[in-house]
Amino acid sequence: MKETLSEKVQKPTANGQGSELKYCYKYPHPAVTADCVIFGFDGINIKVLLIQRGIDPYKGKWAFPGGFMNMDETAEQCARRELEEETGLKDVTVEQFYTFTDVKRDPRERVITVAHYALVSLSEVKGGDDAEEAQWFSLDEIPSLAFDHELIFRKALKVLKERICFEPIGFELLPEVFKMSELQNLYEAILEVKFDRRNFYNKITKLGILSEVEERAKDASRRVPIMYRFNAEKYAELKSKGFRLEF
Amino acid sequence: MKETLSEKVQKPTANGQGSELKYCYKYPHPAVTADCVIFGFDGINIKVLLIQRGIDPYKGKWAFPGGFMNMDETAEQCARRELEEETGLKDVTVEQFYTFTDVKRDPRERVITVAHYALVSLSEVKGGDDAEEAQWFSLDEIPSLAFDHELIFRKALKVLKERICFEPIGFELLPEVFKMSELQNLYEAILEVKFDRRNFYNKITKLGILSEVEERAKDASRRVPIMYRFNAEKYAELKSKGFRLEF
DNA sequence: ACAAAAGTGTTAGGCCTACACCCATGA
DNA sequence: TCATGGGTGTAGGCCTAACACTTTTGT
Repeated sequence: MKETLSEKVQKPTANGQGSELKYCYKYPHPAVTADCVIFGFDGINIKVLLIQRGIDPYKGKWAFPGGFMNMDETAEQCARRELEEETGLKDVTVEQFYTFTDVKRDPRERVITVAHYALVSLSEVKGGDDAEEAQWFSLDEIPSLAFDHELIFRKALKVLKERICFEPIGFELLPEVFKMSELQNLYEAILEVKFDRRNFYNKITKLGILSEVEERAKDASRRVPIMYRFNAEKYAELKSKGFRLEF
Repeated sequence: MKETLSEKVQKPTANGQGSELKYCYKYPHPAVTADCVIFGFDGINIKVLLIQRGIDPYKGKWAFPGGFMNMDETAEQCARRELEEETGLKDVTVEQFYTFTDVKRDPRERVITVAHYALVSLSEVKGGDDAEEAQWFSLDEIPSLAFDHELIFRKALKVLKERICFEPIGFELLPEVFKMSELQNLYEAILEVKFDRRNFYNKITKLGILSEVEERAKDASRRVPIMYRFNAEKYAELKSKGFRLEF
């Protein structure tokens, strides 16, 4: 309580006189980046989107998309911008999950990173593969990663497992219309468990957040799987009362 | 992938020649702070620790303890240091829960803050009240707060509610030895629900993470409440198998 | 013809919830 | 003596988990 906060800061000055170091502060500031762990799902396995670094440090290594934050954008906006610049993925809803602040996590200078994750349906992505250096990896074939990105990845997986119990985030990984078995595969992949098929079906339908897609009518031979759609309306209703997804 | 990351940064230079703006960068950097939302519990109500700001901006307003990060410390270390400097609380285990990055959240310059929370037993604190400006508030009498600290507070409460379902964090809010009713009050206060006393007792004891403190022996009249202690060993055992605290 | 995917119900056991009485203490 | 806190058990209902067979399609 002896020190006051505002003594420690002062507005930066842009002098720009011959020097490239135009942004000056009374006290040292770290650089801030935003990174994105993008999860996808192909109906069977969870995938993660990585880019291969073209420059040092860690040139040639794989890393999560991300980059330095501008002064007029939030970390989330930065994450989305970098994601689009580096992978061509647009309009992805990313969510912050942890900020990594180890002093030596970047060899160049002090850099802290606000890590985000997002879930995307692989079917939506395949077309817009803008960046040759971007590639999807299954969870069991992830290469060695740059910086502390392995740490970031482990944390992302942990958070994903926890969060899926409170929000039906899994549906963002699926196409709009999907089979029950795909949904089950997804939950099994994320939580690393196996469910009984019939029990899973009962549990999910009892929640009431799925709608059957009526398309098979009477014609098509039975044994064509029933397709479902996530019912956001019913979910909102349920959520307002307070509930838990139990798995 | 068109731009490379390292083009954007360069080591800061300390020129120190007459100017107070000694730390210079090629690109602008935000300032970074760490803030602490400290929860306490007096056996009945949850409390939060605030400090009154002595200087502008927001002079006289209440705020969470926190301050600017040094270049040789992590956000967590910063949070603990500032907490001790401003409130005298030492050796508190803080945990990061969200990073606030709104562009205008600080009127002075661009500042992002890594927000942390901690749970402390009020009985341990009362002695070391180092800072006159620090004060505990019940949740229903929290004053108007500086900066975006009301937002930070709402997020802290939300995260606390979620996290208490995965980790027995509540025990850090209690003295080492406590009554079952205190534990129940705590869970009720955090989750904003009421439990049946007997059902709560059954649920908790079935988890097996409490030990009875054997002190009442045969002598003391019965009807002295049984005291319990958190059994970290059994908890660790349970956790390794994967489990959920269900409330 | 075989394997793989998908649709469909029942049962037993465990867990959750709701609920009431008695005793001791302190005001 | 009255209010408060605290200890204790049971019954009913709901949910969960375990479990098998049949049909269809594609290889």
